[in-house]
Amino acid sequence: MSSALEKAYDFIKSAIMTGTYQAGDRIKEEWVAEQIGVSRTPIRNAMQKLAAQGFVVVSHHQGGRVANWSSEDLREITELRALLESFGAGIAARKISQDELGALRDLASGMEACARNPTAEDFARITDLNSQFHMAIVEASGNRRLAEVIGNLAHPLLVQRKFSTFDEARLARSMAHHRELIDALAAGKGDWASAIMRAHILASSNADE
Amino acid sequence: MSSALEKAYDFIKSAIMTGTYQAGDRIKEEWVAEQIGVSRTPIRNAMQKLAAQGFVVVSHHQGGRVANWSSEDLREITELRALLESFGAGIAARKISQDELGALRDLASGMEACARNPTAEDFARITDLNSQFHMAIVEASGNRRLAEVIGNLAHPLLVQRKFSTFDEARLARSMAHHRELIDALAAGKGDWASAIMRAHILASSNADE
DNA sequence: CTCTCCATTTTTGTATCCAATACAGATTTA
DNA sequence: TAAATCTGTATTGGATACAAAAATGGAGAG
Repeated sequence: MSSALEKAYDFIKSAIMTGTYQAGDRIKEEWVAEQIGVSRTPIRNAMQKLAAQGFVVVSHHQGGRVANWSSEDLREITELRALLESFGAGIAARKISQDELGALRDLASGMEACARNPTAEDFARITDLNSQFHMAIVEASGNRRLAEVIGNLAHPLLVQRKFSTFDEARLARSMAHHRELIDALAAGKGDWASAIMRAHILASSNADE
Repeated sequence: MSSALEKAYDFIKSAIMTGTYQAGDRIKEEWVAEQIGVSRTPIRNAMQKLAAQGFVVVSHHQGGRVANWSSEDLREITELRALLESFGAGIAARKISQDELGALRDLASGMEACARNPTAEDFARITDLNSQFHMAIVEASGNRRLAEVIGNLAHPLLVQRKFSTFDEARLARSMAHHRELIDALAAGKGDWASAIMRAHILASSNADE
């Protein structure tokens, strides 16, 4: 039983993530309302939620637009993710369970399978698995608020769908980072996990300079 | 020209911050609507915004309640603030202007004046100046998103109004930290600023163990 | 052909209305 | 008397209606 607000929230967020809505696009309430078969009211509530999280900006009498991140914004976000996720990885190394490690290994395998001869669909799947991978590590840290803050930070890789611009070498390096992260976590080495996570995030954002 | 939504948002947030609403209190839409003279609609939008930022929790058909932070939550938040604010202070040391330093000195002086023989009002004023002081440093880092993330993290000192529980020695130490922070920033020493900021935040949260 | 201004159309912001749900107090039953 | 259920009321969630602001498009002037 999901409320109209939840439906609206999920719909808009996923439309932004998948690129149905491009950065800067205006989000017309009526259109969204028709798509999911509810009135404008829950759409507007969802929009406020998304605005508070930075995914859309709403200005008075101009409604909501998909946030249009400048390269400066993306740099800031990347830096914050590097800070927060490496912090989380460091804690996770001391706490992670065998089950959680197993889940990470499965996710890594899944990404590797997609990365062999990637089609457009494979890239989408990698993007999805990758964000699951990152969130799993943060959650293993046990700091729920950290997970929340990171979850609410727009993910440049998601927003820009950058994986598809990765060449073979970059993709391979990214996959190697995942495995190294798992090893560091399994070994309980917080410093190592923290460092490789930081490198992983900074490396993946290196394309647009 | 502030919209009804903005009025509602500010009203509720400040009611939480100042303690008009205690943690766990139910926030009745109708009541807020009457207070500021608008209908329930903008109240509900504001509530979603506040929910996304973690200040209130809304559950289906039970409306909004002021978030009830557990001591675990407050520990998590403190840890995050220590991480984020020390990061910000480190960057700020390399960028801060003379004007911004002057503003910090004024805020420090203001707090010191209040701290001499503090009444209840003085404590409230210290709380206010203190959060201005912290935000000024974050803003001096130039990372707008960092400022946003920190601004949306509930401030345990604000929520619990902890300053009033500080004894003279703790208050004096806190004031000394502020001066040391200013010196570190003025000297352009990022590491120093970062370290003293971290100590400052962790010291101020040490009461409730 | 382009620019500007005004009328029209869209779209948003807020209020109000109705339906769905939760909570509390009363009533019944064991 | 205590527990369970029922019923009434309060409150939220969502839909609709209407007003106000902004976008749009076209006519006319340069």
